[in-house]
Parts: sequence; C-alpha cells; structure tokens
Amino acid sequence: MVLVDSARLTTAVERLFSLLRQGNPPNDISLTAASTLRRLEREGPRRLTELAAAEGVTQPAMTQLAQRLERDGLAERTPDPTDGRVVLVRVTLAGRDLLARRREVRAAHLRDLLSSLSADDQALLAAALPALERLAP
Amino acid sequence: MVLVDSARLTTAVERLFSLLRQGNPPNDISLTAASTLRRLEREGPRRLTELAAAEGVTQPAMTQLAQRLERDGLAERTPDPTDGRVVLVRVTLAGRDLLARRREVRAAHLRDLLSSLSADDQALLAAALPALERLAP
DNA sequence: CCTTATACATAACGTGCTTTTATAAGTGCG
DNA sequence: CGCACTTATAAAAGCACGTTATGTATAAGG
Repeated sequence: MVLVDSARLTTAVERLFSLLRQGNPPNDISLTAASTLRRLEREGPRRLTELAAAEGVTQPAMTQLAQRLERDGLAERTPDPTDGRVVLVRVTLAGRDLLARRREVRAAHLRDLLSSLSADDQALLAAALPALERLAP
Repeated sequence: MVLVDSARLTTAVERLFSLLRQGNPPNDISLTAASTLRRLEREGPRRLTELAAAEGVTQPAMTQLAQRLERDGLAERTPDPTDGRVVLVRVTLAGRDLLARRREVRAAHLRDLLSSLSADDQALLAAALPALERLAP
C-alpha cells in the first residue's frame, strides 16, 4: 500500500526542478549531456549503446553527444581492449568539476529557497531526505 | 539557519526527476512548454512577456513557444480587449488533458518506485510533501 | 499631434536532437 | 573461411528551441 500522494509528489518534484534549473549558467550543457555525465560519474565507463539506451536517445545521438563531450574535454572515448568494436566513454576530471560546479549553483539556489521555509518544514524535509535518496538511488 | 543538506536534496531531486522523465512518451513536449502549460493551468491566462519572464526565456522565445502551442491545439492566443498590443495566452482543454496524462504517467511510475520503499520511508515522504510544496510554490 | 515606451512579431542564426541511409570494422559461429 | 550480427561512425535533411537584433503596432503623455 502506497501512503504518498504520488501525483502531488510528482508535481512538487517537477516544480522544484524547474526552479533549480532557473539559475543555470546561460551556456549550460543539455539535459541529456548532464544526465549522461552524471551516469558516467556514478556508474563508471560505459559503452555507447548502453548509454544511448539508458538515456533514452538514439544511438547516433549518443555518438554525437560523446563527440561533443570529448571535444569539450568533459569525457573521453577509449577502445575496449576485449572487444574491438566497442568504445568506452568515461568522464574526465574536467567533467567531474563541471558536475560539481553545477551542483554547487543549484545547491546555493536551493538554500535560498529553504531559508524562507519554517524550521518545522525544514526539519520535515531533512527527515525525509534519506527516504528520497532511497526512492531515486 | 538551514537544517537541510541542500547539496544532497539537489541531487535527489535531479535523480528523481530523471527517473520520472524516463517513462515519457517518445514525442513529449519540452520542459519549457510543459512548465508554461502548468503555469497557465495554475494561474490562468497570462500575457506573453509575463510568461517569458516567469519561465526565464526571452520574449521572442515565448512568442515562438506560444505559436507552437497554439498550432498543436494546447493553448490559445487571444487579444486583450483593454490593450491592443497585448496577447493573452490560455491553456485549452486539450492542453489540460495533455498535462493530466503526463501527470498520470509520472505518478504511475512514481507509485512503482514508492511501492518498493518501506512504510516508514513512505510515511516520512508523505509528511514532508506539504513542506516540499511550500518550497516550490 | 508627435514622441517615446511598451508588447509582440519577425528574421537570422546556432545547438541539439531525430530519422534515415551508408560504411566500416570486429566478433562469433557453422 | 565465409557469413551474419553487432558496434560505432558519418552524413543529410528536418524540427524544436533558444539566442540577438530589428521591425511594427498600439498606448501614453507632453
């Protein structure tokens, strides 16, 4: 039995995400690019087709994205020693830095929002944070 | 004083948003389009410049978005009787339907995620939901 | 009136994605 | 070995979505 009003939680997450996105640097990378970098950071090097499937884009799109990421120094493409067809994509240090900076900007923005919340509400959010993390592992 | 780890909350929200977006219909509307439609549904008819400012895009971008929304039957543009320069944008029934369907898909997806959570975690999330809504009003 | 400000539209451009089609290289199997 | 399958690249055409710069119509105020 699900105790949470999933429709309301959905809306709240979407609205919050929109707000956090507001404060983005003007020339930010695309959502897919950011999501792919995060995935590479979280899961380690991955092959192109795997990334394409995971991100829900076509394989040519992921080829292009990987090339842009490489061009911008955010990712590297290296051959797989065990399979000559495969290209492994991995995030670079610069890529990790970019992710960290993005997180920092968003977190600062979020802190602003949080500061206008009551202590009670903040406590409720703090208490629910681990649950939220388990929800989206 | 902010009691919540805003960096962790940021990451959790981003991850959850990505997961919810996964199950999207292949030809979904853009984030800005969705956000604008939601705003129109929530706040009623608005003028173009107002929408542009609220969504953080330029006025020409909102003009184009409104035209696409109108072309797709999701919004209408009507003149303001009291000011001949102004165009009022309103969401149509089809637009509301689209929003409802999107919410339903996401909510169903979220229910799946929630169902694998402990009752305690679910209770924490349910308790924090109103605070989350106040955070992103 | 005439001028200036406001609201919106239009034009020209860049990026990122999609499909489609073609090509090439590597792997695995009968 | 030869052939099918897999993996990735490349290139073309098209649409969505954003930008800046510029144009046009209405409003507002001397």
